[in-house]
Parts: sequence; C-alpha cells; structure tokens
Amino acid sequence: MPKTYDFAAAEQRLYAWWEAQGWFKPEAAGPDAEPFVISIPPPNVTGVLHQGHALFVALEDLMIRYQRMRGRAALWVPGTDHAGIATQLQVERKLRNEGTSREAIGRERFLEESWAWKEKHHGGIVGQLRRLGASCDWERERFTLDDGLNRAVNEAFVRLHRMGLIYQSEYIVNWSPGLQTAVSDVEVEYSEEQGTLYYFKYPIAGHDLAEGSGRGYIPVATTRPETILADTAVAVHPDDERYRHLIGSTCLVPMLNRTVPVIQDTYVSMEFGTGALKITPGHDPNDFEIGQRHGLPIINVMNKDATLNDEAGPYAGLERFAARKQLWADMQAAGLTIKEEPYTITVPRAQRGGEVVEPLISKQWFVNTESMASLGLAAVRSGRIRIIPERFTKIYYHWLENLRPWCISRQLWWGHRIPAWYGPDGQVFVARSQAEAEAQAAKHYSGSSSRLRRTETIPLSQDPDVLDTWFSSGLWPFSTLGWPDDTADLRRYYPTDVMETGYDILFFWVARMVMQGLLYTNDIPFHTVYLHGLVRDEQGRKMSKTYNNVIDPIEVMDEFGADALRFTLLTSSTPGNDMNLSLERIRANRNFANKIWNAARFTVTHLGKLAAAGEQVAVDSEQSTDTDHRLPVIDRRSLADRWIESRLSATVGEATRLFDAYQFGEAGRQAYEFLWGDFADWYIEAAKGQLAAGGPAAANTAATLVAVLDQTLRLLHPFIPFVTEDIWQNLKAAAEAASRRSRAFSEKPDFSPVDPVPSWPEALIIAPWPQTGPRDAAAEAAFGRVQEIVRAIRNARAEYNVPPGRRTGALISAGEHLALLQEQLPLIASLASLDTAHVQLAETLAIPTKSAHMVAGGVTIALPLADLVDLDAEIARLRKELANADKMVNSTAGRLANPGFVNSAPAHVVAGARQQLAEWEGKQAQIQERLAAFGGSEHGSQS
RNA sequence: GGGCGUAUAGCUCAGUUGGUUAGAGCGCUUCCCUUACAAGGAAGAAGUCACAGGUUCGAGUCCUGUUACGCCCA
Repeated sequence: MPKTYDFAAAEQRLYAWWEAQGWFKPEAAGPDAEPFVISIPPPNVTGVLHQGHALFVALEDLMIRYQRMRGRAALWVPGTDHAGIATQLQVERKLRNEGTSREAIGRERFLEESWAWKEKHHGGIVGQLRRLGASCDWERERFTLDDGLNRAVNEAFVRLHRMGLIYQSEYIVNWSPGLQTAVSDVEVEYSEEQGTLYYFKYPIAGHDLAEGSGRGYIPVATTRPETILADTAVAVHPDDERYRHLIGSTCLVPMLNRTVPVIQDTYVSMEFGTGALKITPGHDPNDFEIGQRHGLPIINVMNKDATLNDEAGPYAGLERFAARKQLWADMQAAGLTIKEEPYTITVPRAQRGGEVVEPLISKQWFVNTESMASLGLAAVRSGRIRIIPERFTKIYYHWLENLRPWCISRQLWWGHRIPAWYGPDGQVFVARSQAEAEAQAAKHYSGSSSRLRRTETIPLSQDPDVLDTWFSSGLWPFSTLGWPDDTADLRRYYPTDVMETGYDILFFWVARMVMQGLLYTNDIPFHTVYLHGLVRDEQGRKMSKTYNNVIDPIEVMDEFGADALRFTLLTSSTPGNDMNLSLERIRANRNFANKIWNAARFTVTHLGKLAAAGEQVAVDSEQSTDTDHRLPVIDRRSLADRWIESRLSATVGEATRLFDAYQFGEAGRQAYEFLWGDFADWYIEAAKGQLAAGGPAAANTAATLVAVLDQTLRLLHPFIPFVTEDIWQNLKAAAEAASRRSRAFSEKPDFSPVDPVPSWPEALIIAPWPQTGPRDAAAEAAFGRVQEIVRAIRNARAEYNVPPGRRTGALISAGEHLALLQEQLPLIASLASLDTAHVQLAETLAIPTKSAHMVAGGVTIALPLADLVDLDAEIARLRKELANADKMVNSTAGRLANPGFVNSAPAHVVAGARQQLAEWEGKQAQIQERLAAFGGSEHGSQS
C-alpha cells in the first residue's frame, strides 16, 4: 500500500466494479430479503450538479448502503426530471443563438430539439451523481417524460377527471408574461420592494369633484393604477361612517367614465389607505373573490404579453408599466389625483425568471385538491407517515388545510401534453390516448342530434398545453416502479420507505406525492419523510453566482475526493437545518480518509511480516467480536486488546442506534472519534509493543487489529464508501494471505485449530453490518487508568521541556493498582518515554523531593529530573492540582450530601458520583502527601 | 399579522429520553520529519452555552418572556 491514499485512482475503478457486480441492484440481497426503497428526487436533466444534489446523494446513499449491509434488498431508483420551464428556456436560448425561435420552427421540431438537448445533458448530471458514489440501480433509471411515465400521467389525469376532481375554468391565475404561461401559486415568490401608493379620486356619478370627499368623489388608494381601467366596483366597509351613505350609488371609472357600483364588503379595511377599495376582479386575486361574492363582471384589460388591450380604451397597446405612467399623468391633468407616497409593496415574482407576475383571468385546468388534501392530512396525523424533523408536520398541516385549487396547465411545449381533445364544437374528450378520445367522440356524436353525426372521422384537436412538471413528479414513487401497470416491481417495492429531500419542496413535491399516492395507489408512497436543509457558504450566505461564493462539488471532489465531501456534508449538518459548508472541513475529512488508510497500512504491513515469520495468524472476518476462532488464543488478549474491542462494541452499538434514529451526523462523528481517537492514537501505539514481542501475543494483536479495523470500516462505509472499500480490499487480501500461510504452519505446537473456511465477504459494500458485542467494563476502567498515567507523564515532560528523545526513569507508588501497573509497565513506558531499567514500582515508595510529581490514575509518579526540576514551580504545580481536586471533592461531596439528589437521581448516577468522589479524594490525599514531602502541606486545602 | 428556526471556544459547527470538570475540526502557543500517517504526533491556551426569569436534587438540554439574525405562510 502506498503512503497516501490516492482517491482519484480508486473512486472510478471501485464504482465501476460495484456496478458491474450488480451490487446496486436489490436482487443482490436474494429473493427473501425485505426491501428498502428510496426514489431519488429527480434532478433537472439539463442541470449541473450543485451542493444540494451532493447533500441528498450523500444522505440517500448512506441510508441505502446501511440498509444493504443490514441485509435489506436495497433499491434506490434513479431518474431525472424534464423540468418544463427551465429546459424550455434553455432550448429557446439555443434557438435564439442560432437565429431562429420556437415559433419559427414549430412545435414538432421544437420538441425534437428539446429531446436532443435532454440527451446531450443527461449524461452530465447522471455522471456527476455516479461520481459522488450513488449506488442507484441504474437499470431502473427513469425520466419524468419517458413513455411509461407519460402513460402514468395520462392515467392519473383521466382518473382525476372521472372522479370529477379535474376541471377547466376561467380563473385568475399567476401569469408570467415573459414565459407566456400560467404558473401555480407555489411557483410565485413575494418580495418586499419599494413602491408607491397612489391616492386618487373616484368621481361619484352626478356630482362634482368640488363637492369634496364623500360627496363629489371617494378617495381610493392603489399600488397599481393601471388596473383602474379594469375596475368593476368600489367597495367600502358597511360600518364606515365616512362612506356608508354612498353604498348603492354609482362611480365613474377615471378617464374611461364607465359606471361602477359602490358596494359594501367587510373585507375592506377601514384603516388602510383611504378606507375605500377599488375592486378589479380581472387583475387581483382578492378582488376576484370579492367579485364572485357580489356577482361583479370581470374586465380584463391586459394581453398575455402584459400590454393593455382594447378594454383599456386610449391606453390599448401600451406596456403595463408605461400605461401606469401615462394613465397617472392623464389623471393628474384631469385633477383626479390626490397624492403619491412611498410604500413598501409585496411584489409577486416568478420563481423562475424573477419577473413580475400578473394576476390574470384565463382558462386553465385545475385540480380540486380538497379530498386529496384530507387524505394527505390523515396519513400524517395518523402516524402512517412520519416527517423528520417533526416540526415540519405543522407546516405540512397548515399548507394542506389551506390548499386552493391547483392550476396544472402550463402554456409550454416541453412537457406532458394534456390528454384532452376537443371536438369541432368544443366538446372535451379526456382520454388516455387519441384513439380512446376518438372512440369517445364517435360515441358522443352518434348519439347526439348534432349535424356532425354523419361525419365519418371526427376531427379532434388536442389541448395545446402541457401539465405542470410537479404533476408528473407527484407520481414519481409509483410511476417509476411501473404504475399504472401491476408490475412485479410495484408489488415488491411499493410503498417505498424513505423520501429524502429538501424542506424547500415540501409543498411542491412531498405533499403532492402523498396526496396522489393515496389517491391512485390507495397506499402511502413512503412511511418516512426526511428533510434536509440548504447548503450555504462558510458565512451562511446562499451560494450564488453573483456572490461568486459557489463551492462546486466537482472541483471539491477533484481536490479532496468524493468521500471527503460526503463525510463533511453528512457530519456537519442536522436534519432540517441549513448548513454552512467549509472547505477547511472538507480538507480535514480528506485527512481523515488518509488516516484510516495509514492505520490500515500499519495493520496490513505487520500482518504480512508476522505471516512471513511463520507466526500463526488466522484472521477471518466473522461477525461476533468474541467468536473464539477469530482470536486464536483468547486468553492471551492484552488489556489493550480487550479495551479496544470493548470500545468498538460501544461504538457499534451507539452508531447503530443513531442510524436507526436518523441521526446520521452523530453516528459518523462517533465512528470518526473511535477510529482516530481510540484506534489510531492508542490501540495502534499499544499494538506496536505487542507486535514487537513476537510469538502468539503478536499474532493475537494482528488478529485484533484486523478485526477492529474490519468492523470500523463497515461502520464508516455508508459515509465514505470509496476509501473504506479500497482499504477493506487490501485488508481482506492481507488477512486471507496470512490465514493461508498460517494453515501451512498449523503443525506448530500451541496452535489451536481454527475453522479453515475464510469468511470474508467479497466486498465491503455487501458485507454485513457489525453486530454489537459485549462491553468489558473492567478493561475500559483499567485502560483508562493507563491513559491517565501516560498523559500525566507526557504533560510533565512537556512542561519541563524534556527532550523527546530522552527516556527518563520513574518512581511509581501504585498502591492498590500495583498489579495493573506491573502488567502494563512496558506499555506505559513506551507511550510515556520511560526507561524501564530505571523505573521503580512498588505499593509505596519513598520519593525524592527533587523530581517532577504527578498524581494520576490513582497512583503517584515521580520523574527524577534533578537537573530540570524547579522546586518552587513544582510546589506551585501541585497546589494548582490540589485546588482543582478540592473543588471537585467539594462539589461532588456537596451533591452527595443533598438528600434530594441521593433519593431522586437514578442509582447509576449516584453510584457514579460516589465513585468519582472516592477517586478525587484519593487524588487529593496523594497530592497532599506529595506537598507534605516538600513541607508545604500547610498551604493546602482544609477539606 | 401568524408560524418556525438559529444564537455554544477567534472561525465553522456537534452536543435527541435533563445527570461527572460542555466537545470536534480549523486557527493559535510550545516541541517533534519517533520504523502507519508532517494530509502526521505530543503537550497546551481558549467558552458567565444570547439575555432575564422559572421548573428540578440537578438545566447548554425543559417552560415563560426579551433581544438579534434568518426562513416559511398570509
């Protein structure tokens, strides 16, 4: 193994190998395995990978790999989204660059161009997902516009129509003049902008303006003067003293002199503006509703390109903002204006494109969502679907409880064509196909008295519009599995398990999948919704090209590897919260990968050396940490061996618990801590001595190294699949080679026969998840003592600037821990740079004052550093430690003296406190003893 | 206007049934190229856990209020 891990070489090779072996397919788990299924949130097929994609891939791949290792038939269904508007805009831009346009080439050729565009870009985004390590079943990949999904969309549309939940209506919709299409409510964003509130006079018919407010005119305020031209009423509050007497009278629309009634409605706020409201049902959603209530006519003054039409009289042909200016100028000239004042207005803008959206009346297709919404609410309320983090359930409820009809038609060409055909007389036929529509038409007209009935073939024209992209996305979890057909996949893998996506599309997508899933499949589409947050830059700003703060995942992977990016995304985020991505952290995690690599290198190297030396090293990869054939000579396990295995058990147990609680970040951090802080920093250091000792103890050590590393790699694999697989393959090869050689030496006398069958799985990706083994509390406590002693000695050496190369002697009064110290002295000496030839160890020792003193791990240690020791400094140091010990003794004793604590706290907490008190009292006494030796105890604490 | 989130070391963040002296990475100080790793090792400095109350034997963690920033909905 080379000295540093070369991720660039490993990643592509391993991915191709995994895929070729069929391990991304659920079938790899066998026919009886319980499925675990995620459908990918399909990225825009023409999009470029961003950190949001990287985050969802990291999370979903983590879940998939974890469940795969747990033996589930893990299926991650990949796919891409046709992204209606976004893609159409890209293709239109391309056409513009070529000097042509959508309109010029016509629908058919435009669609050809769009498909070509899709084909061209599809490989890009999909390749980027692969690069992240996404273990999707690519043979099941789908596209939201492919034939199968088109059938699903048509089926859904037809069913909704039959249920009476889909209808066509003239309704006020959000119209995007630039995109030339309607957009749904959720696709509109509102921004606070500096605008103007225009106050003007609404003349009362038959009166003169000069008669004043409430007589000659009604003062009205508006932020959009051009809509005056489409007013069909003026409304006042019925309780408003100022205007009550005017209810029922008639006003004249400024400049047009069309008459409109003065009506009353409690919707009007008496405090806002002038207290009187102009009503424009054709251009304002609230006014539209008021208009419906009062049966007001609807006037539309605007064309679909945001210029004014003939209804606007003299202003016809002007662009909306130009018309506003012109009309206001004219009104000023006519003395109809009162004042203008600066005002913060809420401007509706299209989520895509950002232009100001116009509320406009037009004929669109709508879905009545009432019954679906109650299904969706019930599914979450009943607990059948769980949302993580839980707080989003409230937001989900609120949205579904206030759901309005969903406008699903889009005036685009790129998308699922609405499966509705019109007969020559405008009769609508909703059908799964043109043939079906024709059959319907034939039946319809033959039975009617229409003069069309004798026509042989009835000419039908399909609705020109397409469906909202989210309409097809809403079918995703089941349409990708074959719905509406009753396919084997649908039966085996539906409902899916987890829907993991960003909280920003809870409404757009998640809610609609739930509603539609329940409606069409009579089942929930998934039982868990896991929502992640946005990935921001290091300062918490949204990544955007204008800030130039975009951290490109591809560049990051080039520099640090896919694993480093994945681990960073996974361990520095918590569910539902935004995260700030730091390059420094990615670099640190690249280093982590290298750390594991080197820990493995150590293990593999020594395994080879031992095997070559003829030692019996039989290491397989069985599950249980206490299976005796994994560790050939079990009673030769050292304290360090027992300790690391116990720590491993603890880590496995905790990580598994955290995985199952969806606390992936914490699970990853614990595995990291274990690998680096326990295994590399301590166990490997201990192993060096054990290996150098040779013989069965060395073999035992090698077996432990292999076993612990094996299990740890399994824990880490869902986070960092590439480096763990690469290392694991090296480890497996080394272990199997060592086992083979060992068997050749099996005639050696103290060899305990082992199962010769190698139990290493073929690859880490399909290796079983570790099982939690037993804890060894005694080993953890004893090794903890050793660590404390080593740290104390290192600390003293550092404080006295003992050169690293200089080994010192030591005098250790070990008291009750004498046996432990005797046994562990070689380890302590090697870790703390002691010279064993000059270490004196006894229950109690007379310690010379001219030395560095420390009390740690229940023992007293003196380093005879006569040349370096400053007595006063030494006393000061001990006093400081004593003060700390005093503090601890006091606070712990205080707690234990409190009957409330002793009676109410759980037994193990009280026991822990008692043990802690004993430890600190012991330490306190030992320090006092040391100080007494200096003659300085009288300065010590009284406690 | 309603709702939600965040506030912990210089920086970026963990800390999920309330329980030892609150942790990590980066940065900082001192030392070390020791035969797995300088993408490393050893030692260390650094936090009144936003503020004010409350519940509790015990609060970073639960409750109430306040402030600041952010988000969603209307």
